[in-house]
Amino acid sequence: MGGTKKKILDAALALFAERGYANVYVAQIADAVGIKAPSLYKHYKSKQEIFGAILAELKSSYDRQAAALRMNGNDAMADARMFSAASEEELVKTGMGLFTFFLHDDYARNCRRMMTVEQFRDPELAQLLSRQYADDPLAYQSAMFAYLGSTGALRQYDPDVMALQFYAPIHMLLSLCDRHPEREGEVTALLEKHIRQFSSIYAKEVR
Amino acid sequence: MGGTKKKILDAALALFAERGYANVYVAQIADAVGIKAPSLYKHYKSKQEIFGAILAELKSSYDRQAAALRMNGNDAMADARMFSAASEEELVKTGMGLFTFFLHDDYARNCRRMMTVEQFRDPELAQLLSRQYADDPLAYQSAMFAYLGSTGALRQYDPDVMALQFYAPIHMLLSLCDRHPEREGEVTALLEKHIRQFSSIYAKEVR
DNA sequence: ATCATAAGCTAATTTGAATTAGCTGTCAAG
DNA sequence: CTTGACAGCTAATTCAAATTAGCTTATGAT
Repeated sequence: MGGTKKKILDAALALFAERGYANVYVAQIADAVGIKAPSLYKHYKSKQEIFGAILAELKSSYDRQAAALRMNGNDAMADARMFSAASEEELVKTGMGLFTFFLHDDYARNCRRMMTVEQFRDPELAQLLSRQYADDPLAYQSAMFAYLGSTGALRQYDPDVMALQFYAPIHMLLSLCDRHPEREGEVTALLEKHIRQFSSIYAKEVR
Repeated sequence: MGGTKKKILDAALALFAERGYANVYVAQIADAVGIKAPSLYKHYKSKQEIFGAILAELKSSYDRQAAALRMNGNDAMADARMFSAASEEELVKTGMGLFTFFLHDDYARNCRRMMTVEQFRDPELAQLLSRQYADDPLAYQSAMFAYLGSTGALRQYDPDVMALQFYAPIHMLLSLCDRHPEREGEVTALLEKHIRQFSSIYAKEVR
C-alpha cells in the first residue's frame, strides 16, 4: 500500500493551482505521480472525484486548524497580550514570520491559488476563500484590537477598521507575491515598514 | 456591417471572466452573440485569437486611460490639493464613488475577474493585474501622500506605507465584492469607516 | 445587371482528452 | 500452493468541442 492515493491529491492540487481544473489533464496528474493515466481510476472514479477529495481535505484541514486556535479559549487575547507586551521588534518578527510561512508553505499556497482561480466557478470555493483569507482573520484581529484598546495598550478606534488596516496590506502583498515570487524581497521590506508604522500610528501617545 | 466583431469580444470577455478560458466553449460565445459557432470564424481565426484580441484591447484601453491621467502634468498633485482642501465628507464621497464605479463598471469588472482567474497561466496577465491593481495605484497615491506631507496637510510618514494602508483595504474589499456582490452593503459601510479613520489618524494633530 | 465579398447557416471532420476493457504481476490470507 | 484483491499496464472506446467545407443570401461597387 503505497501512499499513491495521497500522492495523487498532492500532485493534482499543485497542478490545479497552477493551471486551473480544466487545463489539467489526468495524464499530467498521472505523470506527476509516476503512473499511467488509467491507473488513476484504481484510486478515484473520475477527475471530478479527485477535485472533490481535494476540496474535502482543504475544508477539514482548515477546520482543524481553526479549532486548534480557539482551543485554549478565545485566543485573540493571548496574542493580544503578546502584542502589547512585545517590543515593536518582536511584533515585526512574528508578523513577518507568519507572512513568510503562509507564502512558502506549499500546501497553503497551492490551496490559495486554486481557490483564487476557481472562485467564480464554484461558490463553495468562493465561500472558503473569503472565510479563510478575509472574514476569519479580520474577526480574529478585530477581537485582538478591541482588547488592546480596552486595555489601554493602543488608542481606541473602531477595531474592525484597525483590523482591516492592519490585515489588508498583508493580504494584498501576499497576493502580489503569489503572482511574482521574485518580488519577495521588495515586498517583505514594505511589509516590515507597514507593521512598524502601524504600531507607531496606533500607539498610545507618549510625548 | 453590424458590430459583430466587437460583440464577440464583449461576450467572450464576460464568459472568460466568469468561467475562465478553458471552460468556455465557442458555441457559448456564439450563442451570446446570437449566431452559430462556425460563423465566429468569419471574424476570428480561432478561439485563441479572440482571447488575444481581448488582451490587446485591455492593454490599450488601460494605456489610454493612464495617459489621460498624466495629461495635465503629474496629476497626483491636483488630487492632493483636492484631498487637502476637501472636507472629510468630500473625501469619503470621492473615494467611495471610485470604489463603486470600479465595482459596477462591467468592462473593468470583467477584465479584473479574467485577469484574476488566468493570472497563473499567462505571465502577461499577471503583469497587467499587478500593474493595474497594485503598482500603479500605489505609486500614484504615494506621490499624493508625499506631496500632502511636504505641504503640511498631513503628518509626515513614509508615503509608500501610507499609500499601502490607504489602498490595500480598498483593494481587498473590491476583491471581496467581486466574489460576493450581495455583500456590497456591508462592505461599503466598512470602507467608509476606513476612509474616515484613515484621514483622522493621519491628520495633522490639532490639539 | 453582375460580380465579389461579407456574414451567416448546416453538416461534416478532426482532435484531444476522459474513461473503460481487459490483461498481468504481486502479495497476503487461507 | 492457490486464490483473490490490488495496483499497475496497453490498447480500445467515447464524447465533446474546435475547426473546416461548402452552400446561401444580401449588399455595395463596377
